[in-house]
Amino acid sequence: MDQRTLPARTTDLAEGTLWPGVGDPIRLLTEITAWLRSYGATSTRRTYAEGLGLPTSVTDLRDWLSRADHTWVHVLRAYADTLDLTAALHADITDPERNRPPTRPGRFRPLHWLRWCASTGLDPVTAGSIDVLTWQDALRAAGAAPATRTRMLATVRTLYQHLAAAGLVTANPADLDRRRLGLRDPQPAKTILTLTPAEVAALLNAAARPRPGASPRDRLRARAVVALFTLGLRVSELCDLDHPDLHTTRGRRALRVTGKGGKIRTVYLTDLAESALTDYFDALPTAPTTTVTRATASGRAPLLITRTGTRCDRRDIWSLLRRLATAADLYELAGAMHPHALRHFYVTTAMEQGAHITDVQSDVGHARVDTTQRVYNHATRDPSRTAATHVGDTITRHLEQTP
DNA sequence: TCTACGGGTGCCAGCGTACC
DNA sequence: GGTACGCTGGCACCCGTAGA
Repeated sequence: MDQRTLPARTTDLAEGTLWPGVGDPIRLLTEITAWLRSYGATSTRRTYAEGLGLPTSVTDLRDWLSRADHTWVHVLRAYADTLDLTAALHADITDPERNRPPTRPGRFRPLHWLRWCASTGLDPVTAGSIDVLTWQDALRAAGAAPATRTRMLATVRTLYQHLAAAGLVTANPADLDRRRLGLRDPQPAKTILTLTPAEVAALLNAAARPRPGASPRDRLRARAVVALFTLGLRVSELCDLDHPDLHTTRGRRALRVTGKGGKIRTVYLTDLAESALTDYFDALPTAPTTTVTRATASGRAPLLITRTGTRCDRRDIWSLLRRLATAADLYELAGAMHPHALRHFYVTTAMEQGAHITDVQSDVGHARVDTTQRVYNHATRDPSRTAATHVGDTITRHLEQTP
């Protein structure tokens, strides 16, 4: 369908600025949908759609659908299906309580590629390299970090590869030398927050102490969470643990942990973690494996559950750690506390205590040993634990022995 | 190097629960 | 019973990491 035959409102989608000037918007959206479908994970499709300025929320999508004529609707529904938004849209319509606008629009949202094209009157199909350069300048001027601009450029470049293969464009305007865009500067090394053994002990003690609003079972769960984090787990690994993951192997209690990329590793329990888990299980009203939860309805029995019996969420864990840091009087840490700090604690403590780096790498599930080394190098380590102290002491002893 | 995914963070509204 | 705290579930974003 030619754009001229569309009702005016169909060219006025998504905040009224998305498609003006686009020669064949239906063809473009169809190809974008096909491109997104080439990715297996919905989260990836959503990330790319968001980066282009397309709707990824129910609110945005409903706005599109409300404006579209029947020709657009089937294209939009195909797009919504691609992002798994259709079911959420129906739930949203039947539940007005969920009909809320986004709480905070993105800082760079008006500068996402398609929105920027619309605001400048540019047809994305005819855009050239100079337009992409201008867009990148606009992003830089708006304060977008190099990593953000790199991500957005990569999204646009990959999209145009597909559009070129589909015959919609003749060349890829985003196939640019990133050095000329200032995108190859190395990231400054960030200091990694790492806890000391004393601070971890303070967290464990704070978890066990009575807190306002926290039941004894809450306290035992909090202690189990901190104890499990001392094994070097990622927060998502901890939340995803199921009861069958807790097992005995080679005479020791261990966890079967599913890490990034679905990689499974065995993590042996320390006495601390085992006792914390045992105390927590003892406090549950029913045997853990028979606890009725939403997750067990799908055949899984989460290791850690909330008061209502559902699986602990990573945001709960993050909030819990900050509360514990405050309760432990670690006020300076509380603002920066996050689950990875305990993972970094594991890496630095293990290596400072003489563990071999490859063993530590295996324990925490790093794919490459240089990742483990990087964590160790960038950690804010406890000065009292540095080997430099031992070297200095040795030299001092020799100096004292020398007349 | 790029892709795919995860982590970290902020905000909101409402309900549940332990404690005083 | 009132209150403070904890939990749930949703929205959004930027940025980092690890596998290929």
